[in-house]
Amino acid sequence: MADDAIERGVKLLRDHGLKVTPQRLVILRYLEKYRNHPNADEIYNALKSRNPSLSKTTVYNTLETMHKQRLVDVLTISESERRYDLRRESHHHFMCQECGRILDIEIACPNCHRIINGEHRVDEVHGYFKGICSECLTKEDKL
Amino acid sequence: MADDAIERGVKLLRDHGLKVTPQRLVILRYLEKYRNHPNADEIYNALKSRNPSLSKTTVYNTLETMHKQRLVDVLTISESERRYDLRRESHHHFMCQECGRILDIEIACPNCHRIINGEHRVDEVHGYFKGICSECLTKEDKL
DNA sequence: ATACTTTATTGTACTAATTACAATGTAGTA
DNA sequence: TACTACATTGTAATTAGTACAATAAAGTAT
Repeated sequence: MADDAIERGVKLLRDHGLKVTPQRLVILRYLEKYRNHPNADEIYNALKSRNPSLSKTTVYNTLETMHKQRLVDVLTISESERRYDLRRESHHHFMCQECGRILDIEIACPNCHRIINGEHRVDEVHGYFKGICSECLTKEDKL
Repeated sequence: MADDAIERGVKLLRDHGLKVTPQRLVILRYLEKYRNHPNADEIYNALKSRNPSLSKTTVYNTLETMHKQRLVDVLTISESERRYDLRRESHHHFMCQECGRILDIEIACPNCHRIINGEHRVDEVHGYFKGICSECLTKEDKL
């Protein structure tokens, strides 16, 4: 892992009031490097060979802690599992029902502030599109 | 169950190419009557006393079938379970993290067509807001 | 109305994601 | 260096949802 990635991770954790641990750094690093909206199992499987003592419970705990500190977003776009995303400026997501990939969708909703500043306290905004991605469409002629 | 509700259910099922069964009618009727975005278990528990032979598997099967025929929407707004909604004109949802209720949010996104008519084939659009609803806010002073 | 074919319903057993919990270890601090 | 709070770990439990095979019922043709 590059030194500057570690530095960034340490700062990110400290800035969010979290203790710095190797497990947290390596999970953060995974999210930052791949940005593939993984589920907990994918993260665990990707990391366990280089981090043999890593427990799946730690992956769940860590992601939950980071979510509480608004460091990661929890995506519920998939019906069967949670996907995680390093938090960044608001954006939406598209999930391909064929290949399962989740793609970032850069779209702004000019009406959302009406809800966000409305009668309810809004903590999270999620926009999900589902369908078949362009790659799968050309591959399988599903148009 | 009122006769006209049965009529409506029969028509709705036939129009979507589905066989008419008492189970389907009663599930449809529940969704229409309460519009409370229930999960499968809530539907099952609400119906089983008057429909003792009803199986939870049937509830799951029926909702899945109706979803395929675009008669109901599957909401993944909750992290732990699917919620169901009789399909109607596009709208979004707000889930209160305190009381668990899911409220309808009438909001139009003028930019969505860009995505819907974009490179991917879009079959579903979901907009989810999460936070604390106004009722819970006044009750518990969480502002 | 009756028989027939296809599809729906049911109950049970199973799977997979997530959580509870208790023991052990470690980060940050005094 | 020692202390305290919090993090990590492994195991066991929970829970939503699914697979499957037997039975039943809907819709249609006779």
